[in-house]
Amino acid sequence: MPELPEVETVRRGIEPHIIDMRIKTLTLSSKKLRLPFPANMASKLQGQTIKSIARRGKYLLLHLSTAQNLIMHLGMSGRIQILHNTLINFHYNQSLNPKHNHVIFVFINGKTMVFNDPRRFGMVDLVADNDLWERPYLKHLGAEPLSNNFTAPYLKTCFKNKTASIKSALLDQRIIAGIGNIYANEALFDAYINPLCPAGMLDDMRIENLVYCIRKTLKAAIDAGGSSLRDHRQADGTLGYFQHHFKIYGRAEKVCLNTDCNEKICKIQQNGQSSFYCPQCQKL
DNA sequence: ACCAGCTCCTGCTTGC
DNA sequence: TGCAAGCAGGAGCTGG
Repeated sequence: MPELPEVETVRRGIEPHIIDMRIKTLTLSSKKLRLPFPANMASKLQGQTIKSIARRGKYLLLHLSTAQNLIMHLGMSGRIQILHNTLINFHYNQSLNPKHNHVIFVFINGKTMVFNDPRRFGMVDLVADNDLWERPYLKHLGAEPLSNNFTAPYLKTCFKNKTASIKSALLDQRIIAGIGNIYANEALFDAYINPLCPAGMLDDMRIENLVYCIRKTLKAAIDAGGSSLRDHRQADGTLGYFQHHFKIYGRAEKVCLNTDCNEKICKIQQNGQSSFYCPQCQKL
């Protein structure tokens, strides 16, 4: 599922193809994503040039020539692909089912960018510059985990008196922007913290180490090109490969990978999501 | 205010 | 073989 590293991988993958590109036509599907498409989006985007592409949490922000921003969220199963020759690639590319194409950008140079999302948990929005950070889904986002704002004192303040589990706290986008279920599991394993541990119970040393482990986990995933687990592919259509490096996610009943630990990995449900942990290594 | 649980959605896997 | 149930989860919403 696209989390911060996958979204960053997509951002880097599509950036060289779309910067300074003018949109010739934009086609929208009739199906609604998590939010309906903004009114007249196709006509508003036609003729605009993409000036830059940024990321905030799991959101992609495309800055347009007319002080507007196209915002995209990949949800659970969203993909973005650049197709150099529309007809040929559509025909031979088995990975994208065209019936789940929701936004098709055709640029003046003939290149095509497709937003495809079978489960339709994704989202597309169009916002003027002066309204951008007032959008509720952006306004309340917490620290970027790879920025200088993400520090142990910051996390300590967020976790103060929190009775909710550390696992659900890591998934709270108002605290940290961009972590999803997979990397929450991986970071907690790396930090030797049990996902059931109440966030407010962590002492300074463990929080310090957790900050380090979150950064390390996310950076490693970005370096590996993002995971391609189930639905994710890089922008050029090639598979990422970080899924081979999961130390804990999806390893229920398998032996813990830590040296000298022979314990079996446990799988539990927390807030409707699967958590994996080693009961020996990860302390409450 | 805070927290857990439900909901949306489709495709893959599992079980009978 | 075929069908149905189960599972996957990001984020917004609801109810305790």
